[in-house]
Formats: sequence, structure tokens, C-alpha cells
Amino acid sequence: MDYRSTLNLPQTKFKMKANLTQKEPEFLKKWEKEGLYAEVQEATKDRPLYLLHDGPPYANGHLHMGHAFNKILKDMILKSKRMFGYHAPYVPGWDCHGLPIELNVDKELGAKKKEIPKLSFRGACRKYAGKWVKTQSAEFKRFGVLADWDNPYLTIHYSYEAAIAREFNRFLTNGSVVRAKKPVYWCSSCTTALAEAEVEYDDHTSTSIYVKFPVASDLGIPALEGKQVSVVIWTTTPWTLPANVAVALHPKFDYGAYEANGEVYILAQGLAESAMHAFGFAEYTEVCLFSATEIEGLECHHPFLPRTSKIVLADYVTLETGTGCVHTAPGHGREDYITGLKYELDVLSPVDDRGVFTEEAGKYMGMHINDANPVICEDMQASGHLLSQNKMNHSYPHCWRCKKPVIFRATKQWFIGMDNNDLRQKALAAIKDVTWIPSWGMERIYGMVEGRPDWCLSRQRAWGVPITAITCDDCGEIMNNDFINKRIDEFFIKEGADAWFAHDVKEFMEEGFQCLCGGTSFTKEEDILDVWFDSGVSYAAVLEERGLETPADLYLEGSDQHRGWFQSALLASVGTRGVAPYKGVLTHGFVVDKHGKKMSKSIGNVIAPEEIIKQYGAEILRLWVSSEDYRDDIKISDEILRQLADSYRKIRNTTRYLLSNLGDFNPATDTIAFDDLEELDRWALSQYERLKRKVRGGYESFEFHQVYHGLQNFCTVTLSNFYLDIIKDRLYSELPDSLSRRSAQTVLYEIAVGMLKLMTPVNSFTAVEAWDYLPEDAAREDNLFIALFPDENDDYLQDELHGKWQQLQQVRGEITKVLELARREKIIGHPLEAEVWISVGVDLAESLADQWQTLERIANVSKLNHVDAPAVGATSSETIAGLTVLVKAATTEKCERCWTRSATVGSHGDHPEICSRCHAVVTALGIEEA
RNA sequence: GCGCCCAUAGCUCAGCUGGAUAGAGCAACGGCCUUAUAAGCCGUAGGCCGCAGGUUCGAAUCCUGCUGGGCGCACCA
Repeated sequence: MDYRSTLNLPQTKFKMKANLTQKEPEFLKKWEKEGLYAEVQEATKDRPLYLLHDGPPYANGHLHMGHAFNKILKDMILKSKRMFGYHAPYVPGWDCHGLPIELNVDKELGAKKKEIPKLSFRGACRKYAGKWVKTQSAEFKRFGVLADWDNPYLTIHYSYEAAIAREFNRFLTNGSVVRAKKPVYWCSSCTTALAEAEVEYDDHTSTSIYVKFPVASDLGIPALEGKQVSVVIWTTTPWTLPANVAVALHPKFDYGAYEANGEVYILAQGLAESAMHAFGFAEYTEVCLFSATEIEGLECHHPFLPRTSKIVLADYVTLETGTGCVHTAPGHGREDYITGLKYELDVLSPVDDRGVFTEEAGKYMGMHINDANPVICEDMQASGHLLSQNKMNHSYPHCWRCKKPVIFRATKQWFIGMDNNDLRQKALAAIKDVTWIPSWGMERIYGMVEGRPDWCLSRQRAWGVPITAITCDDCGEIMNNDFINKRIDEFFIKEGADAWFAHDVKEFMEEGFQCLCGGTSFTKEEDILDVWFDSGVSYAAVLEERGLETPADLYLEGSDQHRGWFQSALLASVGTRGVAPYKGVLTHGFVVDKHGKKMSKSIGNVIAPEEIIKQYGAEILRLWVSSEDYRDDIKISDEILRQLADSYRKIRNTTRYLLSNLGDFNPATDTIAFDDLEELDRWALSQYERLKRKVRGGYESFEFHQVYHGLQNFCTVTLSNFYLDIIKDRLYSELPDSLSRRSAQTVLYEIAVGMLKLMTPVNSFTAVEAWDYLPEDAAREDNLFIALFPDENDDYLQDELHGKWQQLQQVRGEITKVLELARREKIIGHPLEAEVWISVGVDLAESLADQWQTLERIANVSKLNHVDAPAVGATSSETIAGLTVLVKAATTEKCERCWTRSATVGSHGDHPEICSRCHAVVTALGIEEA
């Protein structure tokens, strides 16, 4: 007869094929409908708080791998914290102001852009940002991120805009805000000042010229008396010459006077030859040498303007190119500016915000600087001041948005002074009180804050929160008081930051207000705030406003944020609250391709999260996030994804097998007490206990790759290859309610429940899906996101058992090797076809004395005989001294039910095809004879 | 150019404060099974520990330099 139906074969409705791409959206829909996030928050509200504060992505464009990695990492941390017993709310946020949005709206508006009023334009920007928030929100949700998606924070919410203004006004009130004319990067195409972070370097072809600055005063060098002497400068920006006020020489270099063609040129000695060559002078004589210090302070004639330029000293002058005499325009260069401060030079910047010369530039007024370059050169050529002109390709700063070359231009800007109110020192002290993960994050940000310039807050653009400062038209003082601050706050809460532009300045001030100078006419500042200020104050706008805790437990972003959000938040919070806004900061690396190269469209190595989800599902994306050690760069490639998909299948299938053997198990009534479990089952629990600790430890230290590898190894090595393979016989063949079968099921159930919990933060979809296929158990939690991780259980550790079984597994390994040899020689196929003779050395003999039957079972052979001396033809082990193994085909009959070869097959008349064990089972089941 | 970081099998990771033949899993290759079956089991192979020096009885581990890569900064008059 067919005994198959008398076996307890595995059975479950949990599908082997995950079909993630289809099933995940169904789960998401269900969770959204049920209000899962709210349910979890409600259920955990009395637990201690763990606050991870979300850094806002910029609301523009689709999400990339970096976004996906970051958000999933946060999700895994929050889910694991909840399972550690915390209440962990998660308010996602978006950064919605700023130039990129403004530029895209510009583009959409096209020609109309110039006609529409500011407020309409801002409205369009708001709409644009809202559209991307919606898109990105949907994309984040699809990753399986559990968050308060219905109540995110947006930097364009009225309440948020009000908070920004409030925080700015705090700085204004405490005297940290300074106005200064400073050269800043300026994009004349975008007509805005750029933060340094908004400037990128790229190759650019410039006109490089050598220009004579005729010496105006007596050099005091006899050899040069009565001669036509010029200092020669080299520059790649002819258009900045109208702003020239000095020529800088290096205090330590030797300079020489070189005579050619009847004139004398002053150059650094080290560059004389190349320079004279560039001028086309084949022959020249060195009249004399002198140190730059000898001519410091002397005056030269400007090459084409009726004024003089001073000879100054600066140690940034190099001998790499040029003449060693550097054209200095404090209004057009940072170093020039510093030199200018030292020598009290004028900061000239005769260029307007579109890059057009102003009347200060004399005859060049009205000309764009780009058009002026050749004209200036021609003029100097004509006047004989131009010695040489060339094209030069070099790295030059470009605008990060429009990719056009930027200029340095002195304009009025608003700053938070790093050294006002001791901000720098306070920030440095606060850094030391924060836990940085990895620890080198501290040095990184410390160095950055230590050396950073003042924070330029102002942008001459439309889409942002205004700098809420009011100045007196008569004396220029800033009017700041409680009344104004309060009024601004009220307006912003009601109407958003638009109120600043919609209402007259008087409406923000007390009626009849007069400046101390007596002035009664006031002007609102038109500049807007740097967006880093917007996001920087999120601790106030989000955490404080929503009654959450500050400082937050954790900020978590890519390592670029050491000089982005981590820093702006730190400075804002230290400047107004005196403390860092976070207790801990975790950073991760950047997503790179399989060669470790960053992703870029031009290389074509970009992988979008959307593609991965379409092809594999979010679970694979999440598994990827968990599998990589993010402290380094995070690699992704098709190969990695394929591997993860395989790995996922293994975990899923192992889970499925556990479930399939629990179909008839009732935890309430069938559970076997720990002490009554079979030894192998207790051993399995000890392995599970070790896994549990490894996984819990991995979550605790945010080392999710430990979780991934732990689960992966456990499923493969401990369960699939060993434990599950061995207990099959018991599970399938014994009576359903037998002690040995229930013993195995007790352990399978505990492991199944535990494993699903342990994988929940990573593979949320799969864990939740499988959870429903467990046997009924009233004691089990319904909702995995509220459930706690399984506790550590010292009873399960079973150290002696652990050691003993390590040895047994080793011996088993030796047996399986010989089985493989026999298989190769076609002596056996399935291990149950084998009969084994084993002999061991004295030391092993003792520890294995009563383990022969165990070995027979775990080697899954039909018969294992222990012999004192090596059997004839036995194979000696290479790794265990004295161990020999002989494998032969078993000569007894195969039991048709359990496939074991046994001498008892045939001894039962009513069931001649099965062994005694199976006969007893079949009889107990009441099955009539075959 | 400067600061911080990274480099171990084809892939993802272990390898603790220096200690013996550098470990797992996956993938690869070969075989078995058909009672987890678009599964499962067994076996085999695979490493100049980025390169070069140095310290040491002993280096994947410590030091120096170099190469490649990442993030950030600066400069390019």
C-alpha cells in the first residue's frame, strides 16, 4: 500500500513564492486603512520615549538610492527600538524652500516668469514643493517605512515658517546677526549669492593676460632711476581690473627688475624667464634683485583708471604661474578681501547683480563682464599696458544649479557671526557631549566648525522665509523688539511667510513707532534665509512644537551632513538654546556602484530604488540596507541584488518549512516542558539563543549586517542543513501526538515565533505575512510592530550541550565526507541506503561512548556500527586523528514508509513492507492491513 | 593641496587589545534525492588580507609612504 498518507508531511498555505511586487502593495493598503502607525503609537504610548528626528529630504525629484538607504535604515532602527520596548514616534519631514525649486518653477513659467508678482511666484513654488512631497511620500511608503505620513513636517507649513522667523529673531535679538559687505560667490545668471556648498568646480577657458602697472613713486633703487618701470601682474579675470586697488607680492620671494625693449619690468625672479618668454622678449637683462619688503607700500598707476594701486605683501602668492605679483581686488576675492582689511583698502565691486558694470566702472558701465573682457584687453593693448594675452583652461567655480561660472562680488549680506556670543566655542564644547557613530564623526565635525567662516544667511531670491529685519531709513539701524517679533509670529502663523511681503512694514510695528534717531520711515529686508537655516531649526519647529523631546536621541544622515544639517542644527540650537539638538548622531556612507564609484548619470551606473522594487520588491531593498556595513561606502550592483534575492528565498523557505510542520501543533496544549525536550531539541534552542543574542546585539549597536548574517547563517547552517534535516524522521514518521514529535514542534514553534520577531524590523512584509500562518495561540501578540523581541534566556544557553554537539557535528562531517565518496562510487545514493562502521581513538571513544545512536540519527544513515578496530577498507579522517569510517550499502530492506533500511521490515504480516517502528505507528493510527 | 574615512575569496561579512594552517554564508563547480520539490541534502575548489617598506621572536592587525575609492574643505590671482 501507499503509506504516504500515513505520514505527517509538511503542510502550509504560506506560499513558497513570495510574489513580493504584488503582495507588498496589498499589505501597505491594509496598513494604511487600519491606521497601523496610529495604532502602534497608541499601544506604545506609555513606554519610554526614543526619538529619532528625521532630516528633511529636499522636495524635488524622485527618490534615489541614498534616500532609500537612509529612510529604510531609520525605519529599521525605529522598529527595532519599539521591539526593545520604546515608544518611538516618527515624524517625516521635507525641505521645501530654496533655489532648486525656484529654478524649476522659473523653467515651468518660462517667459511669464518676469511678469508675475512675487506672491504668485511664491505660490507656484509652494505648489511645486507640495507636488514633490506627495510623490516622494508615496515612494517612501512603498519602501515599507512606518511613519506619521499623514502629519509630516514641511518647512513651508505656516507654523514651521513662523518658527523659522522666531528662531531668526532670537539670533537678531541676542546680537549674533551681523550685516557686512563681503565678497561672496555670486551667480550673475541666477542673480544670487551662493553658499560655498552651492559652488562646484569645473573646467573653464579664461583669457589670461599680463598687465603693466607703471610704478608711480620713487622705488629708491638707484639702478632704476629715470627708467620706465612697471610691476607686471597676471590675471585670468580681466574684468576685475576696474576693482583693482593693489598688487600683492610675497614677502619672502626675490623680485627682480628686468630690462627689455627699453622698459623695466618687475617680476618674481623665479618666474622672470617664463614671463619674459610669454611677452616675446628673446633678450633681456636683469638690472637688479630686491626683496618685496623693500617696495611694500609704494604706489603704481592703475593701467586704465585715474588712480593708484598699492604694493602689498601676502603669503598666498605662489611661483606656480604668472609673475609673482598678484592683481588684488578686495571686492572680488576672498584672499584679496583679507589683504584689503589688513591694508585698509577700498572694497570696490563695480558690478551689479546681473554681472553688468555700474557707473563706478567708468567707461565700461552698462557692459556685461563677459562682454567687457575683450574690450578691456583691447583698450590696454591700445594703451600699451597689455604685455601678453592667451587662452587658459583651468578649474573655475561654477554655480551648482545653472552650471555657469560664478564670480566673487562684494555685496551686503546677513551673517551669523561664528564668534559673536562665543558661538564657535560653545558649539565645539557641545560637539563633545554628543555620541557620534562612528566615533570619528566627532573629529570630522569638530574640525569643520573650528575652521568655518561666518554663516552667510542671506539669499537674494524669492522662494524662502524672509530675513525678518526692519531697518530705519534714516540711520540704518535694525528695529527689533518684542512687539515686532510677536507681530511677525502672529502674521506668519496665520498667513505664512508670505505675510512679510503682503503687508506694509507699518503693520509689523507699533503705531507711531519712532526710531531712536527720530526716524519714522522703515524698510523690510527683502533677502530670504539660507535653507540650511530652515532645516536647522527643525528641533524647534517640530520637536518643541509637537511636544516631543529635545534634544532628540538621534539624528541619522549621510556623512555629507557633517557640514550640512548636523552643523546648521547644531549652530542654530547652540546659538539659541546653548545645547546641541541631538544626543547622538549616526552617519552612513554613500551608495556607490560595484567598483566603488559614485553613481552619476554621465557614467550611467545609476540604479533607482524604483527599479529594484519593480523587479524584486521592497523586501530585497530592505535586506540590502541591512546587509551592508554602512560605515563604509555602500555598494550596490545587480550581482549583489541577485545574491540578496537568493538569500531572501532561503530565509523565506526555512520559515515556510517551520510553519508547515506546525499545522497540527497547539501551543497551549502540545508544548513540552524544557526539561522534557529531546537533547537535540534543547541543543537547537541553545543555537537559537545564540542567534537571538547576536541579532539583539546587532540591533542595539545599529550593526544590521550582523542581523542579516546571523539570520542567514542560522537558517542555512543550523536549521536547513542540520536540525531540520535530522528531525524530519520524527516529524513525519512518529505518531502526531508523540512526545518526540511534540518535542521537536515545541522548539520549531518557539524558533518560528522568535525568528519572525527578529526579522520584523528588516523584512517587515514577510514577517507579518508569515505571522498569520502560525498555529493559533491566544498568548501570542497580534501585532508584530507592537510585540517585543524575544527576551534572552540563560536556561537556553546550555554551554555543555553546545560543546558536546560541536564535537558530534565534527564527527558527522567526517561521516558525510565518506558517504559522499561512496555515493561517487555508486555504492549508495540517499544516505539512508548506507550502513556505516566507525572506529575512533581512545580520547574520542570516551566522549562518544553513549552517542553512537545519536550519530546514527544525525548522520541520517540506516545503521551505524561502532567497532573497536578500523574496518577493512575504512577511510581515515584527515582532521580527526584515529577516526575511520566505512560505508557500505545496507543489506536490509527499505521501509516503504520511512525509508530506513531495517531488519524488521517484513516481520509484520499485516504490513510486510514497513519497519517495526512504523508498524507500531500505523497500528496505533488504526490502519488496517495492506 | 588639506582634513576625516575605507581597502580581507566572484559577492556580502567575521577575524577582540599583534599569536599557530585567515573563517562563515552566498555564488561557482561536481554529485545525490524526489517525503520542504520553480525545493532539499552532500562534497569540491576558491585568499600576495590593495602595493611597498618598517617595528617585532611573530603583522590582516601597529607605524610610514604609495595606489585606488568615498565624504568634506581649500585654491586656482
